[in-house]
Amino acid sequence: MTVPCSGPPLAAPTLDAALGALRDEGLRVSSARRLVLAALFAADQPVPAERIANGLDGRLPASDLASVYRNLETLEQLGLVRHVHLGHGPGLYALAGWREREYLVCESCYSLRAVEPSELDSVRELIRRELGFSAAFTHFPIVGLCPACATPERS
Amino acid sequence: MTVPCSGPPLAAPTLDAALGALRDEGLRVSSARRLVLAALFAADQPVPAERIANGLDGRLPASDLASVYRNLETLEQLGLVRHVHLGHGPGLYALAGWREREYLVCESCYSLRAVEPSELDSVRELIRRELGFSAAFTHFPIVGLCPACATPERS
DNA sequence: TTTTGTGCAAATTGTTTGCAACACG
DNA sequence: CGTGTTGCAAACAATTTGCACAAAA
Repeated sequence: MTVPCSGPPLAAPTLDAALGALRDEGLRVSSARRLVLAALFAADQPVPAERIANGLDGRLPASDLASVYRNLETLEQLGLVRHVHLGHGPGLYALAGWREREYLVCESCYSLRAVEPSELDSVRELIRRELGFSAAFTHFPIVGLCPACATPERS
Repeated sequence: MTVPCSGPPLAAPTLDAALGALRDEGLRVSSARRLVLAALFAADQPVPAERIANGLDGRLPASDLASVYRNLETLEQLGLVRHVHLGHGPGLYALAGWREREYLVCESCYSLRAVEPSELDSVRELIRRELGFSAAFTHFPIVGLCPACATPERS
């Protein structure tokens, strides 16, 4: 299943900036760590840990899956990385920019659409007003039907 | 982790009605099938397959987990059952009423709140107008912070 | 009696953990 | 050098599948 990702480009710091952030935190810059970050910078959409471990399907050196998971968690705690859960399947990891993105997933064609949080501000606001609930679509996306799948195709 | 479930009561048919639906579909009414349904009727909130298999922690006869999963799928295709995915952890199964319910999950205290779909109509409408997306919160809930967790407690 | 469904075991998938060897700082 | 990290293996949790046997219709 391919997961095309449209929406605004990622506003993320450079690889060196990320490595610097690691050092600043007293954490070590290991090759495994560098590889995870390199993969995330090279990826143009959220990727499963598995794909990071195999070096983005061979484009980069491979590394150990367990270490990838450990490093993703570390990087996430540092605020450099973020993950979302699409329908089923593995969690997808991406760089965390200064401006977080939120997601819409089509449960029919599995397309993923990333939007600026501001585009959902009015939705969040409405949910808060009507239900008193502070919604966030960063970790779990809004699920539904994309325009294409919602519109019954004419035969 | 306890998952309290507030909101409107389930508007579901009786156990016999469900069994009748099975027969109408040419499916067999086996004891395992009856047990799954009995558990779902006895449950006052969405439950994991595991808990159905162990007879709601002993309140009902136990049954085989694999069969429970198979039956849940069958019943779901029949439209008698529905499942939601909370944060992590197993999927939660519930009877499908005539009127579907939608969910809000607090990612801080894990409380689950079920609301009538109509309560989210305006939200769905807004999302459709602003993003052209037909959202559904039946399978994956709205995640965020409940009023209690969103409000910083005063010390 | 003919399918359909069951129960048990084993395979799968996604993720975590234990631990000895290793390498960054 | 010493502690944070790795890599590998094994443990885990949730769910699925294969298959011989049981039991609805």
